Amino acid sequence: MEATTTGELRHPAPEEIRLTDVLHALSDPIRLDLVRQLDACAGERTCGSFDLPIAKSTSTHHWRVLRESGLVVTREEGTKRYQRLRRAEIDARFPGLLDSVLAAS
Amino acid sequence: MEATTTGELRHPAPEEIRLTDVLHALSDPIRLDLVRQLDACAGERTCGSFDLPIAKSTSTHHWRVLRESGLVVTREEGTKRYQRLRRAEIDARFPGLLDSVLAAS
DNA sequence: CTGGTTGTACGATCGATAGCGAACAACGAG
DNA sequence: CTCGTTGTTCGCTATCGATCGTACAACCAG
Repeated sequence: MEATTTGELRHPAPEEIRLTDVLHALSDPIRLDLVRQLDACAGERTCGSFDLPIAKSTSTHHWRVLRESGLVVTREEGTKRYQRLRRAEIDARFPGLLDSVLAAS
Repeated sequence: MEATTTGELRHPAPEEIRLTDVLHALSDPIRLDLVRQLDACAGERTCGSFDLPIAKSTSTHHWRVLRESGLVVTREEGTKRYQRLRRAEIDARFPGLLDSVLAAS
């Protein structure tokens, strides 16, 4: 229940996703850009496939914020981490929110 | 152009309203609550008509963030300040955003 | 004028957060 | 086994942001 069994990543359950956390995660320009790109590719991408004007360790930080807010799910495979937008869960919990945010240029 | 002629309040023009600023303003529980209440009353309300678990000076801070993000417009009358939600401008600039945020319980 | 109401301004505190580099861990390919 | 790749973790720094209390300014009502 509490033990993160060796490398498990914390993801909030759909009901645990909080609106303020989601809004906060989206309020950073870098993270908003990451979410946009993730949405555009409509699938999974590794952290490294985004080229960002920030250091790797900073990128790790942003992916953690996105993951813990509930916006993104991370799957580990080998040394890589694949990120996927939790479209269905977010849309179910906050209908229209992602659509309007992503539609805004 | 730059001079705040004795007590003028800064409000961004509709085109100047930035998505990240709006999302950041809405990501605080207190401000989100203020926006909800403002929307519910569908008109103007003075700062003092909200009872909040925070000090007056903190309230001033939150209204400034809301105003400078473009979410709210402040009209001065006597010693009071009337706050109004900029529904039309926000809806025009970010269609569906406020609807989805306010619809989320 | 006096007092009450409304809200701002200022200064301070304190936790959160974005950013970096360096070191490390895990893995795949040679 | 040895690299190179991928990404984390660990300090550390600097800034931002929410909060408060006190003092002040503007106005309205008596």
